[in-house]
Amino acid sequence: MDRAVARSFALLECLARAGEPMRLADICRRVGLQKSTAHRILHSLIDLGYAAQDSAGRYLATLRTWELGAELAAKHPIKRAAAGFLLGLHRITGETVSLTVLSGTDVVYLDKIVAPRPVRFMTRVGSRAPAAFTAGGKAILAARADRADLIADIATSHPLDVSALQVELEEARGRGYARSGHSPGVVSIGVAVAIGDAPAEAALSVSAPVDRMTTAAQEAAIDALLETGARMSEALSSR
Amino acid sequence: MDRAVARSFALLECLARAGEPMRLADICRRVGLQKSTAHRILHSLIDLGYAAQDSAGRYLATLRTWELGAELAAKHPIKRAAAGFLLGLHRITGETVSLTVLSGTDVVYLDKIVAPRPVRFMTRVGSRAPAAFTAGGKAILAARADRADLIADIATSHPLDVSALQVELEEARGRGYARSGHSPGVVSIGVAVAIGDAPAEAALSVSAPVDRMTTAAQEAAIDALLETGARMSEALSSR
DNA sequence: CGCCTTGTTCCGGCTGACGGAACGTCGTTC
DNA sequence: GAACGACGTTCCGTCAGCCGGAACAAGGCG
Repeated sequence: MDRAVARSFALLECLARAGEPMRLADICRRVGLQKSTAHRILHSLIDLGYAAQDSAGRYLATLRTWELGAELAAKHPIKRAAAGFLLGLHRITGETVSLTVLSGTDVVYLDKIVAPRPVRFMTRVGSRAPAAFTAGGKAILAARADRADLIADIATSHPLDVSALQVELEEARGRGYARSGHSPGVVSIGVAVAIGDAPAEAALSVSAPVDRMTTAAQEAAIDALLETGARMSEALSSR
Repeated sequence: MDRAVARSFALLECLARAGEPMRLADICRRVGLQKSTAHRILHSLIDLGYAAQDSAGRYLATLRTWELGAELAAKHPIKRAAAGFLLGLHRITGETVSLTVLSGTDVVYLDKIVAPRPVRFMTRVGSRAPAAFTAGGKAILAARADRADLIADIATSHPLDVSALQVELEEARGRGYARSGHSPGVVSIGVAVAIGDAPAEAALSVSAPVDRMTTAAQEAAIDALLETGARMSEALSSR
């Protein structure tokens, strides 16, 4: 593997994760590079528009990575296909709705429409969460009985009761949707979306504070999810 | 500038912009690299998690760039500070609200809350637009009388009437907000947000279909924008 | 079957990346 | 204010590793 390439991305990730301007010496300590090497690569990143220096000479990541990533995500076929369904789901339920895709044993939040109410969820578009801990992730896992290896992988990296998870997935498979109450005070319900007969890779979910989620509201959300999920799967398959 | 670094980002940008799996030969033609060179760097990107190959061996960008960019944006001080104000603005107006920051002569959409109505705007979070063509951008420009060079730069890259723009900016400066009607059927109103006595770099804006934007609705939106912008500027300055 | 294109691997040549060292500057301490 | 230390930047000799032409394997098409 090209060393300079690996180092340049290590530097970019270092800056992006820091979230604040960093000094060269600190960067060197963090990524384990010589001053001159880090300096040279950082200035390459600056020339390319991915990094910048503030007035004090400290280095920081520009929004270029964000722009590129947003363009990439916007072209993601699942995100494109889901946009209309996600909006419809939000209009029906009035709550926060999310689109997640499977990535290894995690789900990545690809899109989200937040409820216009003063409740803040911790999940962020572009973030990762273990699939077994989210409604959308469980919906996908339930639809992927073929991937027993996923469950095994999850068990090795997260402390959870595998048999309980499998019971839960079995229930979800029967009902057509999965629930999650891993975040205190928040209830989430998710359904998997399949593309044709290909294995499900994405999920739609609705999340709301538990005190707004009455039984009636939950049933309405489930109905909306099941119908929207089915319509979206159908739309995706017919292409 | 490190050649391998520049090439790796050229390849990543190529894949991200393509939006679909690309064949090696096409990639080589696009970025002007030898097969073996592109092959080696692409596999470096795969090892780093930024690219992947589909079952046909074609190359595509993974969501890694999106994740990194989203993390970067989430840590952006202006975005963090604006989140609550943006939500409040959305709750008051019920329309689509955006947060933009100045980047050269463009604005970049940093955050957005869409109205739960069947209207689709073309702007996308993470996208760029000429500052002179957006309400938020004009609000920022109006607040930046110090940067006459910006107007000059804009004039060279976009066909517009500079004197008309300056009149418009002058009006906006007097009113405290800027308008835009560059997208047919959509009216946008924006206010600049300043951090202390530092020059304004960000703007809040409200956008809605023209037929929903009655005079009364516009005045309500303007009031909400002016107050929210002032409160946010104050909150940012007191730190 | 033969031709063309493509993806991948290999390897010799040499360029450009590497990092130690030196220099200038800033902030801190005594 | 002087000495010190830490930092950012520049320089340059060395050589690792990048480069790319060429060869090989695998399809795809006529």
